[in-house]
This record gives sequence, C-alpha cells and structure tokens, in this order.
Amino acid sequence: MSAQIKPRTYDETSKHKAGQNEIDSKRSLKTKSAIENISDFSNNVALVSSQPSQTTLNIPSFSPLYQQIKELLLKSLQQGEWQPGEVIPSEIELAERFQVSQGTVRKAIDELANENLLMRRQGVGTFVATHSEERVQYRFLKLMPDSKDTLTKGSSERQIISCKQTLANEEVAHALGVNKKDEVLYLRRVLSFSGVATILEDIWLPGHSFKGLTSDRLSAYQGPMYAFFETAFGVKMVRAEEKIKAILPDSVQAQLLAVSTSTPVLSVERIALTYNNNPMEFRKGLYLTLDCHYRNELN
Amino acid sequence: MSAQIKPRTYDETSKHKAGQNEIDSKRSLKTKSAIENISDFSNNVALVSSQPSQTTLNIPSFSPLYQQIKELLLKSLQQGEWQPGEVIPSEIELAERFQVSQGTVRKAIDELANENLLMRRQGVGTFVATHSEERVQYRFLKLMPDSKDTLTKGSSERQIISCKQTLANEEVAHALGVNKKDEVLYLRRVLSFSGVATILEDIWLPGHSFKGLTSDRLSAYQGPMYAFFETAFGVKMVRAEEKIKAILPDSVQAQLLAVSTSTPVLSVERIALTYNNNPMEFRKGLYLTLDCHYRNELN
DNA sequence: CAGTGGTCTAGACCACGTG
DNA sequence: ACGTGGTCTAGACCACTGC
Repeated sequence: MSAQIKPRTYDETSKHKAGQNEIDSKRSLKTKSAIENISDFSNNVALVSSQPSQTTLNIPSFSPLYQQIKELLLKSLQQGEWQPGEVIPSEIELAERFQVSQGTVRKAIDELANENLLMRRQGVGTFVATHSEERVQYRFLKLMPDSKDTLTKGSSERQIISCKQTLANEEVAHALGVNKKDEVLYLRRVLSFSGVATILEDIWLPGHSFKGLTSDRLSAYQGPMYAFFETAFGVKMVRAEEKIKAILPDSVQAQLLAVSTSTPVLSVERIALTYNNNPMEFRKGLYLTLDCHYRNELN
Repeated sequence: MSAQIKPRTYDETSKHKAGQNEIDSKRSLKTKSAIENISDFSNNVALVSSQPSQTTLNIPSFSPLYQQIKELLLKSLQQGEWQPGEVIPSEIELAERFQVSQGTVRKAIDELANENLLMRRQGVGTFVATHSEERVQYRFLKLMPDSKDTLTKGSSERQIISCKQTLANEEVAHALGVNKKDEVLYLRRVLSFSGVATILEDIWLPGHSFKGLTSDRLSAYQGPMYAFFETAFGVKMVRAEEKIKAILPDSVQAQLLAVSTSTPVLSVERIALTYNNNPMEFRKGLYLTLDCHYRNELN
C-alpha cells in the first residue's frame, strides 16, 4: 500500500510509445538487456530486504501490471468517476488510457467482477455493481423460507421503530472505526414477510457520511436500504462480515417479534464495508427462524 | 450435461495437427469459410430450438473450449486419475494432451482453482485440493472464538458417542439422495475446544460408499474427518450447503453439551457434496455459541 | 451493422521453488 | 540450472446486444 507505483522487471516489446506511462514510469524506458534485468532484479531484492522488520510478511516484491490497473480502476470507483449502475469505458478504451494491452485490462476487470464490484454484460459493456437491481436485491440477506427457494419479497413489510442521532458507545465505535461519543445515526426496524415479523434490526451509521437521514426519507424509498444509501448518500456497500449466535431475545425484542422470551433467535451482527474495507454500517439483527433459516454455501 | 462434445464455430488457425481432436472432433476439420460458419451456426440454433420445452433455460448454444477442458479435468479428478494432494500434469503437458494452447488449459485450471478443487503453487505445480493440509483444515468449520481469530485446534478433543449402521428415514434419504430404508451409517460425536464441549454432531453417510467404517478406525485417525474420508474411502468433499437456525436442545443434547435445555444453540444442517454435486454426507450440528460465533463473509 | 465482451492462439519473458 | 506457474502482448475471430 505504501508504494503505488512499484518496480517491475518485465521487458518492453519496444512497440510501446515512448511517452510516460500512466501506470509505471520505469516500465516505458526499459530496453532488452540482460544487464539491466539483473540490476533491476537486485533492485527488487533491495527493496524487499530493506524492510526486514515489517510485521506484515506479505509485501510483494513487485506488483503485476494488471494489479496496478485494478488499483486505478478501484480508485475511479471510489472517487465516483463511474456511479453504481453506470457503464464504465470499454476494455479497448481503458487499454488505451492506461497504455496496456486489452488482455491486461481484462484481467483487472475479471478480478473486480469476481469481487462483485463490476458486472459484465456481454455485447453491452461493463457496469458498476449496484444494490438497486432486481437481480441482486437482498444480496446480503441469507434468510430463506424452509419451503421455498427465495423470500417472497412481494409480501414484505418494513416498519421503522426508531431513527435518531446519538453518540457511539464503545462497541459501536469499535465496529465503525470511529471514536467513542462520535455522532452516529441509530435506527431500529422490523421486517415482516407474509405478515410475519421475522427480522428485528438495530443499525448504526457513521454520522458524518449520513447527514440528513430521516425516518421519512427512508420510509419513502422503495427498495433495499443499501440501494437508498447509494443514491442518497453515495455510500456503496461492497462486502460485509457477519457473526452469528443463538440467543434468547429480551422482553422488548420478543414483543417486537411477537414471540416469547424463551423462543431462541439468531443474533446476526454485521459490519458492512465500502471500498478499501471502510466500515460504514454496524447492524445487529435478530432473525426468527421458525419457518426459515440462514442459508450458507461452503466452498 | 447431455452432450459432452459440443459443436463450436470458431475457425481453426490451420496450424493445428490434422488428427482427431480429443476435445471436439468437429473443430479440427474446420476451414475458414463463411458458408461453413453459417451452416455451423444454424446447426447450433437447431440444437437449441429442437429442445423448446426444456425446463432448464440455461442450455448454452455452445461450450467454449476451456469449459470442455474443464469437464475433462473434472472427469479425471472424479475418476481418481490424480489423488488429493498429488500434482497434476503441467499446463504444457495438458495443452499437448488436449491439443489446445496453454492459455486455454490455464483458463480451465483457473476456474477449478477458484472453486477450490485445485491449488496452484507457483514454481512447483498444480495440486489436487485436499482436506489433509494444515492450511485448509477445518475449511468447512466456520465457528470462531469471540476473542481470537481462529479455533485453538491444539486443545481440541473428539468424543465419539455412537457409530452404527441403520436405515435411512425420510429426511436422511432425501438429503443423501438415496431411497428410504437404504443402509446408512450413523455417527454421533462431541467436539470440545479448550475443554469445553462445543459441538454435537449427528452424521449420516451413504452405506455403499463407507463400508467398513468403524468407531475405532475413526478414532485412530488424527486430523479432520474429511481427510479421513479421502484416504480411507476415496470420498472427496468438494463443497457443502448449510441451513442455520436457532433452537433449544432436547434433554439428551443439552446433557451432552453440558448446558440446560433453555440454552439456545445454533442448529447447523449440512449437506456435503463430492464431485458432480453428489451428496455424500448429511450432518446435523448443534453449536454452543456462548464464547464463540459462526463467522460468515458476504460478497 | 457496429460495438461490446468472450474465446483462442502463439510467443516472449518473469518470478518462484527445488535440486 | 531447470521447470513450474504467472504476466503481458498482439492479433484474429466469435457470440451477444442494441440501434
């Protein structure tokens, strides 16, 4: 992460334009020479061995071109050059922009597509992933009815119980990577499916990124909450981590889920992250799993 | 799945040897000709449109070469040509064997490596994935201590409560894809970590694939159960699906986990699959989540 | 029909691990 | 020093989509 432009030792094919390379300035000046290669190699070794006491042992001695391209694409995504749902430039255009071959751009995009940051559509183009599309709605919701293969989203209801500004306690601050007593938004809601209250969620959001969030605005928005965050606050959730336990609800929680306090529920703690693994949401969910289950696939 | 050798319309580069291609016999005979291409194309269309009432709508009109290679590699894996932990032939050798370019073999292997069926090791070779390696042990166990980042495997204990042959009931038969009252092996065990009974598992295995499994043989084996299945029965688990609920244990289960019947636990139902999505294990686990949690990553 | 992503090849060279 | 996987390029062509 410290060096964005990393030394590499690949030869040039000499067909490249002589101008400065946006990716790796050293690269454009190489000529085919064993001596240069050797000196180059020792250069790499020196780079690595000059940081012997690093705690992180995964310092790559060099970064492949396509990884550098990937970082640049990532930066463009993060800076909002291309918005969720939009097309990004074609592979050929990007290849020209970065002065690399189409295949190299392709490999960078491949990885971003695998991480669900981009979506390819053959014959059309490559798009920035979004939580707004029907296809990927409820991407982070792994709850399934025991009977069917998907939640009946048609008959789903959302009820906002609470929505207010507050100060981060220790736990929330740690999860969101902010300071204790920093301003955060707190939100409590109940999701019902087919008329059955199934999910109770407490949600904390960093105040600085979600200024102006109100219960009304949230209620007015149809569609997934993460899609709302994208359009209203430019916050794009990229991945999430969950910790699951089995617990008994307290009396308030039980009442909101319309069960007794002796009905076990899933406790699902989630930290949702945007680009650069930046935490932007802390969520504590209670899932009623009488007629449904949390579905997971292990590879 | 019905047609292993699928028609394709790519031209030959004419540098290929004229002999029959192990992959796609039509391919080797192509010459650059618009007419042939057109007839080929209509051929593909005919293939698709001749099966109009198929329920599965994802019938590809053609299969890329690398996908065909992938299927062949998969077949070799399934038939045991290369055993778990062994090296497979180098990319160059495979390219020669299949009469395709190294890049095409590479793409096939890439996908298999992404699915954790193969493991690449730069400078060494490509290996068949195994559950025996330290690196990937407990690959399917997502339970983590609340405090640390990994289970302390050193202080883990396994206690086999029961191990006997029985007949599949409805539920087990459905999960394993066998007939009701078919012979199955039933196994109950408790896993303890740092002296705390944490996991209680009921396991069912299809009788025909696990003949000769005994409590003694299982106890004698050090290491993960799935590694034992590999070496003792040639059954390689490739992926698994889990359904998670929160429940209260019955009195027997509670006693085995040394908790009361009012302590909620995670119910984790798992179907483990070998090649071709063939179910080879049905497992009902109870996880005590007082000091640990089920960890999941959402992408 | 034009433009996009997808496949395939051939060849050159690099990084890495092992002997 | 050798062989393996990993990167990069250039070019040809195919499949798909939308105008």
